[in-house]
Amino acid sequence: MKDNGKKILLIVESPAKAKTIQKYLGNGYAVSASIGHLFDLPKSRLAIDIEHDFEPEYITIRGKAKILKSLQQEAGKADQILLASDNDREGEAISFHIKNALKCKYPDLNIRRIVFNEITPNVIRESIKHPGDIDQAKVNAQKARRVLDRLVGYKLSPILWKKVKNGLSAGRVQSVALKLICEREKEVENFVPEEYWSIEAELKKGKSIFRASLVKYMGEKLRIKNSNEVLKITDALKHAEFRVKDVKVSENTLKPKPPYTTSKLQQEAAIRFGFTSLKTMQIAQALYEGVNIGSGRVGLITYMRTDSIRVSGIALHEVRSFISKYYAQELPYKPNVYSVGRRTQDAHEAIRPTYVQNTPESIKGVLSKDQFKLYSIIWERFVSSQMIPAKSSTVTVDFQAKEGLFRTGSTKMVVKGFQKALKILASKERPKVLPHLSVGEKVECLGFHPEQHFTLGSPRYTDASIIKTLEEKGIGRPSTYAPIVSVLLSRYYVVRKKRQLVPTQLGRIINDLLTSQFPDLVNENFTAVMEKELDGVEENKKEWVSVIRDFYGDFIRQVEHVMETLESIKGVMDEETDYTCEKCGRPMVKKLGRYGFFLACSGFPECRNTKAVSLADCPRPDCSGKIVARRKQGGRGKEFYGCTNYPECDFVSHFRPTNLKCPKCGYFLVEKEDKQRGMYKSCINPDCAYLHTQEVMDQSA
DNA sequence: CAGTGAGCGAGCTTCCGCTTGACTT
Repeated sequence: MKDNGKKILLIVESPAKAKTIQKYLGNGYAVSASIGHLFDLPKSRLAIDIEHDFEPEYITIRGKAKILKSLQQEAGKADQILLASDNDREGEAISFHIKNALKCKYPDLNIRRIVFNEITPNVIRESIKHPGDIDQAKVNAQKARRVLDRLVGYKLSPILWKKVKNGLSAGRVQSVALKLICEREKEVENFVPEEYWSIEAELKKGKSIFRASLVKYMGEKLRIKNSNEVLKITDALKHAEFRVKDVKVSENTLKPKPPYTTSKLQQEAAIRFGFTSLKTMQIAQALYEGVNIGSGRVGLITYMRTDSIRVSGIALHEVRSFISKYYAQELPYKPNVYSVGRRTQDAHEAIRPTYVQNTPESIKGVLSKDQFKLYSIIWERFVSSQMIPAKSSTVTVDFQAKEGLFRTGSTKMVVKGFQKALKILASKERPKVLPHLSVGEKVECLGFHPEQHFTLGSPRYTDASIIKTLEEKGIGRPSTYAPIVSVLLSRYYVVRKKRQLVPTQLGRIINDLLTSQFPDLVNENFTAVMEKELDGVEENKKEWVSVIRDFYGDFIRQVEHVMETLESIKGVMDEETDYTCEKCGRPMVKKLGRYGFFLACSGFPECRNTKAVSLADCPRPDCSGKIVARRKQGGRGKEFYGCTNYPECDFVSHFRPTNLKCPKCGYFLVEKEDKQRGMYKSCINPDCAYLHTQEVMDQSA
C-alpha cells in the first residue's frame, strides 16, 4: 500500500466486516476490528463504587490487550480515526471506550464517530462524509444497563451460594428464562387430558372416495366424550342418506414473510432441522465469515446477529432484478415493505444472502450438508419476501345425513406466487381430491371412522420457543439468545429431554427462592421497565445514576434481609441412597458437583470418600462391577460408560444405560437415536437383538 | 463408518452483552 496522501483508520467490531469494508474503500483507508468490547468490569469482584455514584471500574478484557495495542499503533500512523462500531447502545459504548484508550496514548488524535446500518459502498462512503461525535447519552444508557446487570447478578448469586449451593447464579435474564420454564412445567403437571372423539364418514361418488367430518349433531356443535356416545351417533346415522347441503368456494391471499432475524432463524432451523440455537449460530457464523466458492472466500450471508428485517437498497434492487429474470410473473409492481418493530435496535440488516445470484443449488457443492440447509432457508425466505402473494381457493362442502351435519373441504393453490421460490420451506401438504359436488346431490356412505383424541396442554419450551418468548418480552439480545439456554443447562437448572427444556429439582428450588423473595425483579416486566428508563437516559431526560439509585435502595435492603433471615437449605439437594461407605460404614448421599452427580460419604468432612454414580450392573458374566459415566482426562469430551473394575474389566459403551432391564436376556438397555427410528432403546448384549421403539415405550409408560 | 479410553468433585463461585479464536495460567 502506498503511503502518499492522507490515511484514515476505520474501526469496526467484526473482522469479517472489516475485510469487506477494506475491499470497498481500498488504499488510503485502513480498516481494523475491535472484535467486540475491549473494556469491561473485572469478573473477580463487583467493581462498582456504590458510595461514589455507582462509578464502575473498567479494565481491559483478558486477551484483548493485544488488539488494543495494535489499534493504538495503527492510530498513531493515521491522520484521522473513524469509530464505526455498530449503531446501537453497545456499539456506542465500544466506540467511547476505544476513543478514551486512543486519546490516552495520543492526545492529539483526530477521532470521530460514524454510523451506518448496512455494509454497501455507497452507504459507507456517505457516512464517512458526515462524521459526528460520540453520543454520550447513549453511552450513559449502556453504562446504566451494564451496572444494573452487574448489581443484580453479583448481589443475587451470593444469596444462592449461601442458602443453596456454591457456584450457582442468578440474573435479570437467566432467572426470568428459568421462571418461564418452571411455570410451564407446573402447567404441564397440572394438566388433565380430556378424552374426545371425532367421527369421519367415508363417502363415495362415482369412482372417487373421500372423507367428511361430523361437525354438528341435532343442530349443535358437538363434543363427543366417549365411545358410548360414538356408538349412539353411528347407530342413529347407520342408514342415513347423505345429501350435499351446501357448497362454498372462498379465496385466500397468502403473503410472503419478511427475511429472517436471529430469533426467527433459530426458530425455523429448530422446527425444520432440529438444530439447537447454538448449532444454528455456529453454522451461520461460518456462512458469514465465508466459504471458498472457487473464486475465493466469499461471505455468503449478512451478519447473523440482528433484530431487524430491514434490507439495503442495493440488495432490494438486486433481488428484484433476480426475480424479474427467473420469476418474471412473480415480481410485484413495487417492492414489498415490512414494518420494523418498535423496539428494534436496527444496527444491522436482516439476515439475507449477500449475493442473491448464489442460489442454494449453485453452491451446494462447496457447502456442508448443514450449511446447505441453513443457507437454503435464508435464501428462500429472502427471495420469496420480494415476490407477489400466493392465492388459494378453498371448497367447503356440507352434507346432511339425518341429524348429522358433515363437512369436507379442499384447498388448492391457484396462484403460486412467492411459493415458487420455496423448496425446503415449501409446505408438504397435498390437497385432498374431491369430486365435483352440487347442492342436493346424493352420495354413498361406506362407513364411519371414529377416532379417539385427548386434549393437549401447553407444550414444554424448546430452545426455539423460549427464545421466541423472551424476544417478545424484550428480554435478551440476538447475541445472547443461544447462550441463555446454555447457561441454564450448565447450571443444572434445566435438562433437555427430546429437545424439550425440563426444570430439574435444583432449578425449581432456585426459582421458588427467587420468585418468592424478588418477585418484582425476577419478572417478565422488569426488563421492559428498565428499557424505558434507559430510553430516558438516551434522550437526555434522565441521569443514568438516578436510574441505578432509584433501583438500588429497595433492592439492596431486600438482598440483605434475605441474606440474614432466610433459612439455609444447603444440602437439601443431597439425595439419600442405599449405598454405604466402604471406608467408614456410614450411608452415602448423591450430590451435584461441578461435573455432574456423584456419590459422597455423609460423614464428610471426617470421611472424604467419593465415587461415581452407578448406572447399571456390568453385563460381563464374570464381572461384578458397575457401569459409571466417565470422561476423558480433564473432564472434556463426550461422556462414555465403563466398568468400575477397569482395568481388570475393559467393558465400555458409548450409549447411556437406562434403568430398564432387557425382557429377553436381563442385561440393561441403552438409549440410542437415529434418523429412521428416532429415540429408542436397545439391549447392550450384542447377541441379543432386542429393540424397543418409541411406540412400545409409550405403551409401557 | 468404526472407534473413541478411564478425573474430579464438597471454599473463592456470579451478571449481560459485544466479538472470535486458543496455548497454559
